Amino acid sequence: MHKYLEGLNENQKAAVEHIDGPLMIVAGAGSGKTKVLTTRIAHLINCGVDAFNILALTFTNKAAAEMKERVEKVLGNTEARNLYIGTFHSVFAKILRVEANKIGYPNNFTIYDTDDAKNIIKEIVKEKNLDDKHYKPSFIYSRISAAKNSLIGPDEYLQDNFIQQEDQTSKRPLIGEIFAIYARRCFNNGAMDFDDLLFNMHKLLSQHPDVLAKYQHRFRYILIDEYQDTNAAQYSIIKMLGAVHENICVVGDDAQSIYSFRGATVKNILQFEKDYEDVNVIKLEQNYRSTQTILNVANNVIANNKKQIPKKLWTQNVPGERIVLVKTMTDNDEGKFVADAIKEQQMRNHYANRDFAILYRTNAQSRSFEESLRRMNIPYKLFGGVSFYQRKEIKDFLAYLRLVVNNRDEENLKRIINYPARGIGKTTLDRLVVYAHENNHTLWEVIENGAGNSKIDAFVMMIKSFQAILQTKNAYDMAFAVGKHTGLVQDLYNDKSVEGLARYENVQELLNSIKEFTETPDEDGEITDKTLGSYLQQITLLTDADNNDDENADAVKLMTIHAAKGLEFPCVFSVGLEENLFPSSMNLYDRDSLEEERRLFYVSITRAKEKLWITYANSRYRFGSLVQNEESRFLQEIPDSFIDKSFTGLARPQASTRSFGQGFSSATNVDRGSLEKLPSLKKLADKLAAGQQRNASPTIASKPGSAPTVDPNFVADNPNDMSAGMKVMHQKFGIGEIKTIEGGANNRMAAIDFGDGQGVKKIALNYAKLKIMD
DNA sequence: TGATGCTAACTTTTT
DNA sequence: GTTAGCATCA
Repeated sequence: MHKYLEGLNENQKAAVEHIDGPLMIVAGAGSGKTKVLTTRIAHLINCGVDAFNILALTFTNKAAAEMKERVEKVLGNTEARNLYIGTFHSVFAKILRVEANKIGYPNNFTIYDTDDAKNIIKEIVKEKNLDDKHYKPSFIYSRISAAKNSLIGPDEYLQDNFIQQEDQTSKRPLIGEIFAIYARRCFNNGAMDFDDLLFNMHKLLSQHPDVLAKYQHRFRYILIDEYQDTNAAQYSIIKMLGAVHENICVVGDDAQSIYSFRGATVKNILQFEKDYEDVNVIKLEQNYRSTQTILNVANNVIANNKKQIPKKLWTQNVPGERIVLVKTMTDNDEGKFVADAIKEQQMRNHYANRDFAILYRTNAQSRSFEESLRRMNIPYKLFGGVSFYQRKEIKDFLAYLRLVVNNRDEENLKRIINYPARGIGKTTLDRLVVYAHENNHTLWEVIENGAGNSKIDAFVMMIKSFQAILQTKNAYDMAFAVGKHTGLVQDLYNDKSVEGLARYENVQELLNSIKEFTETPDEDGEITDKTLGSYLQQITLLTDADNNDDENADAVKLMTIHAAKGLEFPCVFSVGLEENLFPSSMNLYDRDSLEEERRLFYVSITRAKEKLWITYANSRYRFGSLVQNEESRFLQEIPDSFIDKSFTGLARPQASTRSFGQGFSSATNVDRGSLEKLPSLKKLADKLAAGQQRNASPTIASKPGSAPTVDPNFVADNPNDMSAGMKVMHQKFGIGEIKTIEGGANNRMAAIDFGDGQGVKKIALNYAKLKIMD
């Protein structure tokens, strides 16, 4: 017997040893799904299947990387490098890059992210003189996206009576027309959005039997992770690819289906058995992750959903502690409570920072937790939120790179033709765009053929000079040249404001990441391609979740529940359990959406291994004003016997009657209670916290796709202790000497000489984080 | 033409 | 509380 089979239970082993024919693995939360999947791949290879013939599709690049790594570990050799593992989008993008010409696209097609797509839609809405308050770009985008994910193109959209009826009802009858224009414009730009990667992959395979046959032959064994999250387009593509060999193995858990808003349909997993003859179904029901109590809570909650594959999750783990349910007055109190509880657990049970995760429904909720953690000097890492790649300076830079690779791309051309400012006005540009569209040319063709404008000619010359070296230079050399010769880097460098500095650093960071890309050996085995085109293709498909740089850094993790899927943590705070927030107010009105919210809650509960806290606030800021919310209906689905009520004295049923302030501050943190009694001190603390946040914000996500981990060793000193002549350290500027201090008590400005080209900077003492060096 | 400052609109969730 | 878009001013 192979050694890797030893640690498996009966069902896991059965799943691993199944080789040919369709297989569905229903894997409950924490049941060792990834282990089974990776061991199965290793087993296939050991049984003589060529790694080149195995395709594994995941939803995040991170999951793909982890899988590859783990297979490699089991095998003990590098054969895993030859596997074709990736996300749906990245694998299809790679294939489309090879086959693009067959469906009329250039090989170097641009990939538009959601922002790009919405901007184009916005333009179209404007051009058609429609009201963009009514024809909201985000709404239209979601309609188009949903259509494409159901394999409905513009023509079908316009001809579909039901869809047209829907648009009539919502008083937006022109969406179909906008869809058609949008699709044509993307095509003319040589660009695909995320949905096009699926839609066009499907198109490619259905229109070109030879191509289909080629990949059917190539991918003799197909494995799909998170099958419950696949949409109709993905389903169709998988079905086509697997039609010959039918060696399809899907893994999923209907209870964890949380992406229906993206077109995913649980139907795919519920119907898998009907799609193929002789489907082998294996259920993994033993949970190895959580305590019995946590699992009981999860089971009780999910039992309220009607549509389910029957299964019974059980565990041999210890019963564990009851879960803690806490109500606080405000969202800020919720933040404080969590930070206090983390500190307390660290003192009492010696947990590390990395053992904690705070999971919320929406990204906007992160703020109060960031503040409280920062105030208590607990290092944290924020996942998600505004992505690094969405920042203006990054998009500008990438726009140049994209244009160089694909000059048909009108959107990116328009973005940077006058940035940095080179005197090409809006009027001129608009005229050229109209001319181009009317004469069926790309914008580039028009400006390339002499617009009779010396500024434009100079711009064209510059872009052409980049294109001339495109084939001989790698991505980093190209990016460096672009940054230098466009004046982009210099432009940002000249801006000495705090924001300007952050932008400059972000661009440097981008350059670093491109350098890293060119220097990292490609594990793909397929394409060893360090060109700019190759870089751009993967960069758009990268997400924040994929950044594993400092994933193991000792920091508390903050993320949405969606982002937490597939992860586990010793201690979990599931926060914001309030009606209208969780479940979200947008999903209260039909059973399916509500059940999805419940599955989301289920996912958050089942992330916890040892301890679980569930919190909610009586009132919180939303849209800048205070709103009151009832406790989430999901809380009533947790039997009292699993809840620790002694903890704050605030748990049900007294929740609404007892005042919050006393309960929690005495139960969790005495120091803070006394701090609050001194108004002046508290004010100072608040001010400091606010100032630190303002100071920290420009550096958020200074690394690709990530927010900063607060340096735990850097403790700012009280600014009142500082005076002229002192040496101080600034986290970014380094060590400097205070020359003068001006201004009154709350507004003291220090002139600090940091030397070495950075010179004297004026810094507001109340906001800056400075450490006294003497 | 470009920069600055104010208002309004906004928040699900992600490849 | 934040950000994008618009209006106003230099």
